[in-house]
Amino acid sequence: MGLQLYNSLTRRQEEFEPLEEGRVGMYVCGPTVYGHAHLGHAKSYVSFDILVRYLRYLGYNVTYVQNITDVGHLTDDADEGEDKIAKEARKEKKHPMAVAEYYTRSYFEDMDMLNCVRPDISPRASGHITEQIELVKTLLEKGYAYEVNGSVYFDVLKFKDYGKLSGRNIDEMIAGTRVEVSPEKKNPVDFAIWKKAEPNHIMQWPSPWGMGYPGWHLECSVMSMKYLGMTIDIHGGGMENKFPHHECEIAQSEAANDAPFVKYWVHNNMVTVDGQKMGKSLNNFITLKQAFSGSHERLTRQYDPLAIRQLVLNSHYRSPLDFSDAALYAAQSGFDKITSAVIEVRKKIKSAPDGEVDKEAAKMLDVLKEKFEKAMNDDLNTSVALAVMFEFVRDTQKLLEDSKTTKQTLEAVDGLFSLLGGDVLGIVKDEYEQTGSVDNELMDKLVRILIEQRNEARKQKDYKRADEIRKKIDEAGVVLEDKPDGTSWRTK
RNA sequence: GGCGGCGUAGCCAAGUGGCUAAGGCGACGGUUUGCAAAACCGUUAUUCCCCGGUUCGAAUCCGGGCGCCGCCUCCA
Repeated sequence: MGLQLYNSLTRRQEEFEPLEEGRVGMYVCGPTVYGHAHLGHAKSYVSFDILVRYLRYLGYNVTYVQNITDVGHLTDDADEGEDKIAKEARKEKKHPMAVAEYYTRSYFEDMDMLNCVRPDISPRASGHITEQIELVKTLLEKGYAYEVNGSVYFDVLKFKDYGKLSGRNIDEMIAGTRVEVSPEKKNPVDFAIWKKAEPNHIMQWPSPWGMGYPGWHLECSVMSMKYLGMTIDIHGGGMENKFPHHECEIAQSEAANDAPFVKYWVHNNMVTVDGQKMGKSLNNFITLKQAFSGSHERLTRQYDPLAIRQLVLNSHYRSPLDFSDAALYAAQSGFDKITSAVIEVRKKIKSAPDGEVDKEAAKMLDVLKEKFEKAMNDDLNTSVALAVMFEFVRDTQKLLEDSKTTKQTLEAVDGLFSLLGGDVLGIVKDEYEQTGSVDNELMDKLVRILIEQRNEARKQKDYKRADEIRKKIDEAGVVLEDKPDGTSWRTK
């Protein structure tokens, strides 16, 4: 049994079968770059990162496209609001493209910290204006759109499948309309695909309908089509975007192409902070940079970016995740537990005796791998996959305690940690400071001098002095651990 | 008001018809230690929000209630 994925379109878990054998085209709605990335982004993009990593683990050749929205995303009512980036630019007194560039870099920095693999293609909406204009033209030609006073709207009533993703009914939506409706629209549910720009609007481009800018939903249709084709395997995004964003994408794309837009829709759930929706007004809005540094009043300490990643993996991507200091703390402890086991294995490889890979250990690794894959195949059940990792850690500790464990066995253990914990889950690193990078040799030498002094004191039963040395080293951020085979150290 | 999701131990969280209800954190007890730390072992839900029903059997299915959350308007 291969990977089973929950498809929001069919509301069922389905066997994943790509359109073309061995190849997967995946598009994920990227950020609108008008502010620093926050905990919500972490959950979303770590979740899709896991999907990409696991598909690659299974041997698929994945093309991962994630856009950067740098124009067209309006601040409020579907079509009357201001462009988010333009608004931020005015506030910061910068050019909108400077704002977009700044936060794009910030976004990539944060995602790198979370160990998310970079998308293969990160297209910018503003770099695809011509393609967007072409799509608007096509929709006008095919009668799915109409122009009014320099703006172009999609005529929702013409697209009979509208509502199939979000389970909405057009008539009910029209009846339930409560926001002020633009008088330009034929119908309240119609949405803008091209907006006329006022003369003072900085972000605007010439089009057959005059100066203007694209509607938000358009970019994803255009860029996914351009880089992945008319029909793609997977489209990912946050649940809150099912409607209207993804519904509109489907309408535009399928109306223009007469082909299905997406085979599998994958939606991840939302984040709350201390049980409440995260919002700037609630004082619980935490950016990733704040979480990494611990500089937020809701946080008692700083957290390792990978501990945040681990917290995301601790629950299912389709379940809501509540970030709290307690939850982060627990994730950090669990992350440390896995990390230190991996470090111990890598350290011990250097001194372990040569020999064959132990048969029982090899079998244990096979069983763990099988359990892990079974969990991941079940709609990416990372919670269970993590439980397998903890089982793996426990088994590993037993091997570490046994002095007969061979170098080759430990290498096999390390190999599986790197594969499952590293390649797939992204919580095990390739390198750790403690395992002997060049920079660290000096540090190691210095700490060893202190350890010698302390052990000298211990030998003479001068425990007061020994504890004093240990305390001072601890204050400097280094923890000493006395073990049967000597004293080792690690950074806090 | 409409649509959707959720309610499992002190906390986080799997499990969705049947062996002893995963795992993590925390707490407590033990082994180890000069003391610690780390590691290991053990304990920590007779019960899955409540009330009914279906069934030989339900945390899991159905009905009702209560509570929380999301979307419906920008959001990952």
